[in-house]
Amino acid sequence: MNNHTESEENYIKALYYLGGEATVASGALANRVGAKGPSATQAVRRLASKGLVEVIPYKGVKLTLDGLTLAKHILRKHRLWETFLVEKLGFGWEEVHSIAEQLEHIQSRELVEKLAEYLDSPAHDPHGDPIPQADGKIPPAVGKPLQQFPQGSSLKVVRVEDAGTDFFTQLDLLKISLGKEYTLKSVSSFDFSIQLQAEEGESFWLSHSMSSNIYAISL
Amino acid sequence: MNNHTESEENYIKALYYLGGEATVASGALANRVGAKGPSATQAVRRLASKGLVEVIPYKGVKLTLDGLTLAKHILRKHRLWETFLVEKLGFGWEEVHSIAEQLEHIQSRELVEKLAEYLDSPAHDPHGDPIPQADGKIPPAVGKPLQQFPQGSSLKVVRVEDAGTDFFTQLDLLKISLGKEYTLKSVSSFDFSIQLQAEEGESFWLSHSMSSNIYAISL
DNA sequence: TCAAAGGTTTAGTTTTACCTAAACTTATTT
DNA sequence: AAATAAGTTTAGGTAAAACTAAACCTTTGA
Repeated sequence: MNNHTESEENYIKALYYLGGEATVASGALANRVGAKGPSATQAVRRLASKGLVEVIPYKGVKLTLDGLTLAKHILRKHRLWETFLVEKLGFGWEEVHSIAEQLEHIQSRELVEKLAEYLDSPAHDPHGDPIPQADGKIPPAVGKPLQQFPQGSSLKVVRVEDAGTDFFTQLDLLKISLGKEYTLKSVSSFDFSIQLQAEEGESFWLSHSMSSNIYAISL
Repeated sequence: MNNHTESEENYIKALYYLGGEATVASGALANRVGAKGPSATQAVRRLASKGLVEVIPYKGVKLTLDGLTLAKHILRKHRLWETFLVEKLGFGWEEVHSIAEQLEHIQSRELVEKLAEYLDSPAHDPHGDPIPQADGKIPPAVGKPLQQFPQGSSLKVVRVEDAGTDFFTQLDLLKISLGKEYTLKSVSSFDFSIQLQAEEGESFWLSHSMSSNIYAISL
């Protein structure tokens, strides 16, 4: 029950990403893993025979409890490795995803726990996403999207959505990173863009699509 | 030319281990990777079609220059990861091999170089084996087997052969580790066992099969 | 409600990577 | 030099994991 291929793990991860414990359509699953429909149907059958998912033909797929546990464990590894890559090796946050996608498949319980310890058992990864713990519990996802803050509020950026390389590049350009504090100066009622002001006086505008991927807490 | 499967990399690694640049019999190769003869024949054909090896049927297989470069790169990754696992995560040297066998297949040039830098560009891994450098050069293998030292000589352990779990367990039991210094008190002319004396006076005997896997330099 | 559209599954093919059994080379021994 | 032993390759089979084309459900729209 403990030996899975990379492909299997990728399907499990995708299932978790798309629906958590809910039912997912095979087309969406195929799409997520970058395969065509029939490949997903077939893969899902293999997973079902290992007791990781339940399938209702023409209806959808759902993770079993075992599948859910596995999904969270893979996510744990992914986010721990991301943390390692950024904190210890000095990678930028846009570069780590594809490497962590490989590292998350390394099989060694002991390695995962030693790595977690080495990183001081973090609850959140470099993007601010919660890292599932060894017991399966998931720390709360912190922050609300910037739009939900009223004008004039003081806030701290605590999380960014993984919205692709271009998004991260833009964040770097604007020198936005986790922990930075801003005052929300104004919100355009025309295009919902947002004006932020940093401590040191510089202020700048963020498009709606940028700001909706940035999460903060109020100070 | 830069995209290889894990299986392919395992065959390349085995070929390098068994013969370096020399010709290797397909049976020995199969044996090393834990497969049967026909699997090796087939695998070797795939490698040949990618220009990584040259085959003479019924005679043997040999790495090409590309194959050799790849082999050294994989070995570099393996030994860097071993170093990481021992130095940073606190693994014992007997535990790291199987985990490094997985990690060595992670594909990211940048990761390898950042890891090397993080470890201070080591020339040797935790067993004292040389780590191939980014340019393909291999640092000298240090030390001679204990038997080659005359009675009465002072020596420092600098390298141990990877001779399996039981060997490492025995080393731990005897508290032998890299960097430790001893005086070679006597050599039995009956069974070639060796008597070592540590600084703090304790002395003990090593069987021939133990001592032939332990390498040292004289002080 | 019934038919077209859209999504899903089946059928059949490909590649990697392993296997066993049989055929074939090479080496050894008498 | 011929026979046998040892090692290698071919032949044919299986499983994972992907694909395309065709058949099959479901849903939706006229």
